[in-house]
Amino acid sequence: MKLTEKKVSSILRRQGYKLTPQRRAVLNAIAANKDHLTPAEIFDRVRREYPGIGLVTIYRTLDILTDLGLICEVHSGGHCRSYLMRRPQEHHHHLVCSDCGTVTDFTNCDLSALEQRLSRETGFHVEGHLLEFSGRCQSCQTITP
Amino acid sequence: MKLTEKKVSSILRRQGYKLTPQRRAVLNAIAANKDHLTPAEIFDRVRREYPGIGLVTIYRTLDILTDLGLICEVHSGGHCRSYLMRRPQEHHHHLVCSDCGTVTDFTNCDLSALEQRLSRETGFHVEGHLLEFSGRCQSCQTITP
DNA sequence: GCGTAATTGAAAATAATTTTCATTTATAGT
DNA sequence: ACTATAAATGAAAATTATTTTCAATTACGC
Ligand SMILES: [Mn+2]
Ligand SMILES: [Mn+2]
Ligand SMILES: [Zn+2]
Ligand SMILES: [Zn+2]
Repeated sequence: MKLTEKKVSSILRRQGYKLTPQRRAVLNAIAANKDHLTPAEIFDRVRREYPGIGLVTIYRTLDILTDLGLICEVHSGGHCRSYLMRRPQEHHHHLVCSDCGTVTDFTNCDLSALEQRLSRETGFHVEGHLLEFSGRCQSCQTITP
Repeated sequence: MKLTEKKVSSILRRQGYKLTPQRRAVLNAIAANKDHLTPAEIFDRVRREYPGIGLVTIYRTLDILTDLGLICEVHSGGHCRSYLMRRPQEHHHHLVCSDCGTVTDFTNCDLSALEQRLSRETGFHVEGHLLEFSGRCQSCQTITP
């Protein structure tokens, strides 16, 4: 079940948020990219079709979308606050291209065996995990192998 | 092979860096903690025994220690710039306690089967990964189960 | 259309990080 | 021990990132 900009809009409304043109523009900017964008990058892009938008609105919108779990965060490559549209609704992780920034999702991380081993060995009660792969996407490999 | 503050000092020297009291103090502060510390937290701690140190020296020292791979970075829990002494020299990952911040290391992440599956399925050429587990450490479980 | 609570953006405030530069210092060579 | 010197330091300013405040505007249920 892909999460389009349209669906996100209706979710926003359902959650009691107003659907403003600013929010729609932020969603558009994020949805239009297959790579992750920082708040500043989102600001620059949204600005083009919506000059006059405030950076503060970008931050506020990102907070809401994050709270609702509608966008994903990427950490790889030193970027610690960069976002993209959440595509699979299930639990999933990301492959981040270090050349072009493209993010590919995957499900079935299947870390439970590892988690069990760690619980046994360390006494830790594992509750969650952060997993990202970095490398080069297929098309970037084609360009310069 | 544990990496003590003393060993790190000699590594620094070997790499051509001077061993200043400021750097030793930063190393001490990081080595004395089993949990991860932000630059500001390190600043506060170092200050106690070394008042007059500049925050800028903390940042510079952290950059050097990171470049040399002598400290580890922790991402879990929204913290994106917090550090701790690198303990295992081999490739390893972290279990981060969400209660007390204690970091437990583990080796043998054994993600190669998963990486192969992803290469096959997505065409991605995986080069590295970011993996962290979050949860509660043994002693925090004892306190409030 | 109206009323109203939510949203917006300018501006200021705060926090985080980097740059600049004159002064100090660690240390290699004597 | 004494120097020479390149590296390191810290104050201050500059830059960048983020949050707060608040008066004006706006989406949307009625
Ligand atoms: Mn995602
Ligand atoms: Mn580590
Ligand atoms: Zn790519
Ligand atoms: Zn704990």
